[in-house]
Amino acid sequence: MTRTQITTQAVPVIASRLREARLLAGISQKAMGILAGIDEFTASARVNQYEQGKHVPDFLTLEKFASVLNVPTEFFYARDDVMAEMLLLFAQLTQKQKSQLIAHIKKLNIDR
Amino acid sequence: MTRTQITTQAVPVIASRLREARLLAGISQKAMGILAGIDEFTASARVNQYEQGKHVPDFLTLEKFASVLNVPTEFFYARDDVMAEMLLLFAQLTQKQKSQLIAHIKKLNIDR
DNA sequence: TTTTCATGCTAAGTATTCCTTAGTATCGTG
DNA sequence: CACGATACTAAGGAATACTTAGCATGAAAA
Repeated sequence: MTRTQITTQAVPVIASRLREARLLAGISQKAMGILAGIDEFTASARVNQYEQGKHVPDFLTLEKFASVLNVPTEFFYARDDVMAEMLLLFAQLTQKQKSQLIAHIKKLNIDR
Repeated sequence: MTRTQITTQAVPVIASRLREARLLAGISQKAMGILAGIDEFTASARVNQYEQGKHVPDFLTLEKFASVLNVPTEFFYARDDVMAEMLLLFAQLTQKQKSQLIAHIKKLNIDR
């Protein structure tokens, strides 16, 4: 069986996804922190520590970042690039499209 | 010391998703912990604290649980049920199916 | 050029949270 | 009744994050 190789990375997944999404949004580390509700005097240091992989933001904080950056929270935990891309795309769909897509995937699974 | 009471869910997302996936797999809290590499004498207490929402497992630990329970790690962070279902289904697809599905979603986004 | 400011970044100590230990309670079964 | 398995919890020591107080660089204003 083929198993996804779990390797220890120089920069942790959460750190790099966070940076990736922030750069896409085109705002500074400090600005992102403040928009997420972090105190303005600590926002810069904290966000930088997150992006450097020095510390790990808790779930609630990541949910706020997700809201600010307009990405699904799950994106920050996606080690696999294909999964990450799917998450970004799926989040943009309407509720109806999401339901239809799920029905579509179920058919794929059955037919295998 | 007084602390601001944050509107808190009865049971946090990670906690309930973890239990949901474990029950689906049909194993005990202790067994899941041990299979994920936690010391056998602490596995029961730790996993229980996770499922009660008393403590939060770090990302690496959740990746191990995901591997044991055969669900994508992102599932544990999915607050939305539709997203959660999609994650479970998507994880079961072949690489080729995943690519095709992504191409399909991209068309949906364009046509909107 | 010089000053100023935004940005990214870091060390260190305090604050906060988790992990381990040592249990309790309950249920089903031999 | 034991006995084991399971779920669960309090408390303290261990580990990690958050805050403070900065430094370095580059760009833009003066």
